[in-house]
Amino acid sequence: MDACTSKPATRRPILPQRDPERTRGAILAAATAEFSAKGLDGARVDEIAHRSGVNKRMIYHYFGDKEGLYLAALEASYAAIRTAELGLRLSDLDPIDGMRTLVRFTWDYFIAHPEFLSLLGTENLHRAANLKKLHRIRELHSPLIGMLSDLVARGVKQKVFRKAVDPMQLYISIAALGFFYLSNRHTLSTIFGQDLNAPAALSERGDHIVEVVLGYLRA
Amino acid sequence: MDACTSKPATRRPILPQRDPERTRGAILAAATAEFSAKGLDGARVDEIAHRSGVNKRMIYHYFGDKEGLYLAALEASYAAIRTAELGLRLSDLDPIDGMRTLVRFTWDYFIAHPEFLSLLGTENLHRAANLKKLHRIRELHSPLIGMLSDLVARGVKQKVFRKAVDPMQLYISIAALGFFYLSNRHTLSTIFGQDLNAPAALSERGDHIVEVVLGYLRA
Amino acid sequence: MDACTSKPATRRPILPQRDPERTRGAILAAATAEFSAKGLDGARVDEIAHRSGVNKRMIYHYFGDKEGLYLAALEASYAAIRTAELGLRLSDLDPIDGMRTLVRFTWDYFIAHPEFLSLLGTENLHRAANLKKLHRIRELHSPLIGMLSDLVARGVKQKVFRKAVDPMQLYISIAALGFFYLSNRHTLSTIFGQDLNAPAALSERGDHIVEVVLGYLRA
Amino acid sequence: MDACTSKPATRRPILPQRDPERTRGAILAAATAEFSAKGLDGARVDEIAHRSGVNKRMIYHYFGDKEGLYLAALEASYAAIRTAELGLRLSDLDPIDGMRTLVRFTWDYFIAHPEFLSLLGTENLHRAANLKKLHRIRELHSPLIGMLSDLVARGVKQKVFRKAVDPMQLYISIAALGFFYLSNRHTLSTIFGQDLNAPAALSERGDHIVEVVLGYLRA
DNA sequence: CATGAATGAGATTTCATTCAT
DNA sequence: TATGAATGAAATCTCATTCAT
Repeated sequence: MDACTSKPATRRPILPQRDPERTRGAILAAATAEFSAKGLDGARVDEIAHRSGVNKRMIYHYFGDKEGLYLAALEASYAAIRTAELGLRLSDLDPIDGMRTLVRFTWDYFIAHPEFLSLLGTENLHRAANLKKLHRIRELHSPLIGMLSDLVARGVKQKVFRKAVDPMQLYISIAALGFFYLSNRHTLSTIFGQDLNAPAALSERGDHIVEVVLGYLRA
Repeated sequence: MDACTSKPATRRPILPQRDPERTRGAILAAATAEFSAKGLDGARVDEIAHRSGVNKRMIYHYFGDKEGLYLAALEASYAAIRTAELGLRLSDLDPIDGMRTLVRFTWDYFIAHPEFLSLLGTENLHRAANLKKLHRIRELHSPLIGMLSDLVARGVKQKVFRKAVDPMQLYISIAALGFFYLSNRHTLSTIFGQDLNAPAALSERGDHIVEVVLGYLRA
Repeated sequence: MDACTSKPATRRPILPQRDPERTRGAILAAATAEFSAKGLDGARVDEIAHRSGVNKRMIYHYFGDKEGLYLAALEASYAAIRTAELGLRLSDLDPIDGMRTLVRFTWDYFIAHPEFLSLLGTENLHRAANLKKLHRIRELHSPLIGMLSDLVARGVKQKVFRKAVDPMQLYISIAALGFFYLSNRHTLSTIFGQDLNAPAALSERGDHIVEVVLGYLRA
Repeated sequence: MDACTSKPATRRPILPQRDPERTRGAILAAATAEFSAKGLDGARVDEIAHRSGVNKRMIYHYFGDKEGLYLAALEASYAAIRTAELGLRLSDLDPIDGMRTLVRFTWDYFIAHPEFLSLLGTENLHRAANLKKLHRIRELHSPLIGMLSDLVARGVKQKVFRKAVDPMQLYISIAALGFFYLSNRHTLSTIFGQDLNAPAALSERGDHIVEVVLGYLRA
């Protein structure tokens, strides 16, 4: 009786929580944190729901299943770094400064985005099984390769860089010098008895990486 | 009587069914493979029991629990590389040859022991939580650091190496250049559309790493 | 529309399948029976799930683990007897009748609630380890102590009770005379070759207990 | 070869450990402690083997299985108290002193043998299922019943005790007043916020029990 | 779109008991 | 008699996913 006569009065608030974009984003952020912290198998769907403040059912609504959610987080992380990389403007710089900028950028990005390193580690543990499912896989190709090619070519022409440098190998090496240090900082710190994560240690490592790359490249 | 007439050489059964050493070893080998393939959370105790051909109960008898087994596998992997490293004899070589040998050794070891890379990745995902529990943690410190110090010092003295090279940073870089390539070969191969795991690709990468290190170090 | 035309009285299903209160209660009832029958270690979570007709998973959802469930059952049993005790009205009765009523109440409650005796036995086997974890432990204190104090004081004043009676000792003795007989009825019956659980035997024991208490107390 | 030529030299020590009586006794003692501390279901065969310093296989050799071992421990505990009870000499004492002696004896025995209380508790949890299997069950009948009958009869004759006292009920009550206090001392201490196990508390309880029994019995 | 109770399959771990030596 | 490694059954607990509302 009362339920029928007083419709508006008993309504819930004007549904502020119905915001699909916001819900999806909250889930993705929580999932990125959880997968990054615990890996694909260690991550808990319940925990992601809890962290995001979203009902568990919504996860399945938006992402299908746990794997789909993981894949979305992985893709978003790749998209983010590619987008950031596209912001690099190296053509105005001389080869050495350009290279230094590129190396620094990569290092700084890795420091700022530990979740990207972790998700990559997880994905490689699974032999890139999930990554291969991505449709727009070509878009994952880094624009840095092209930038590196250009820088190297200019450097060789100006005789400041050595010849016969493979841009892909160089790209991998630049990533490697930062990635390994950061992704393995916990075991390395334990073994060396030093905190490799301290600001001073990170700064020192950044300088070292630049020196290695430029030292190797010098003509 | 019979104990004396039978030949001593044939006394012991060829496959003793009660051989703790053998059982423990079989479990550890299977565990290393399983943890390496699937990580700590993804690994299945049942699968390890099945692979090793021993009763699941024995795993708990010898290693306490899943984590204890993982830790034993991790420790054994560390012990193996440290033992291999100790076999390196670089003092007879000139600094450049010595450095080349050390870099090659590291690269070859990583290729031959993908399980070590994977276990390290898993351990870092867990922020070295398990590694810190190891008692003899100091023994995990690589003898390569000392060898590198010596090589660098000799190279500087002979004016073939640059000055002010931090052996620890160099050690990390040498490891990084190989480790990252190998541990990330699946995602990298997917993105580049090339098989970075092919023998030719591995060979090429090995040469590149040597060049980067020696190129950086040259005076 | 349809919501308004259908009769409100019949809206709610007679047996709602999603009823947390009901589920929790069913688990607790089954757990009390199982723990009471077999002790903490002998009880089986599977059996509790089966008896209560709920999914095993729900037990962990509502009570955390087996121990948490046991603790909840123990606490509920204590709460039940304390609630029942609070219903006793002895102030209108003369000391002797009041004492008789109190003793009878205790005996009758023990007969009606064998699960309480059994849970206490189990808890004592574990040296009250679980009971100590309860937050509201003070609420477990029996109101009977106060009632006994009052009865004894009145009885002494009226010179029908002996002096120097410690209410706590008396409370323990009243409980003991019933508790021991009932909790040990199986071994006692076996040894005496009599069924101490027969109605006549229980009745006789009740009379005996009253006589012991009043006989002891008489001035 | 050497194994055949040098027999005595390679023999094990002159087998001091081959002492069936000793082995059996060690197992029984450890079992009594373990079953008493953890109940039938909570007790661990491994732990008993460890505590007794005897190989696990021996337990099965001597006692058949876990239940057989438990039963042997239970029987031994009963035998011990019956033997102790037989040492009581009350016929020289007047009824009141005899009763006091008997009550004290029971109380003191319970204090000295907590394992007996615990085993009885466990056995009652299992509804005396194991006790019923004992062959010489009649021998478990306490000689105290006869002694009580005699004391009560003498007391009635001397007009110091009340009439119509059932010796079995009295026996149960005497046991109850001590047993319940001791077996439930952990929960009672927790609830009352007092240490009922302290020497002073035990002494006080002993006095109380004597007073209750003699107070009840007085003519 | 949203909730959170409910589920079933499967994970880790435990334990009394037996077997090979 | 004695040893302790080995076993299989069963226990507790977990988790991604679905269902009723």
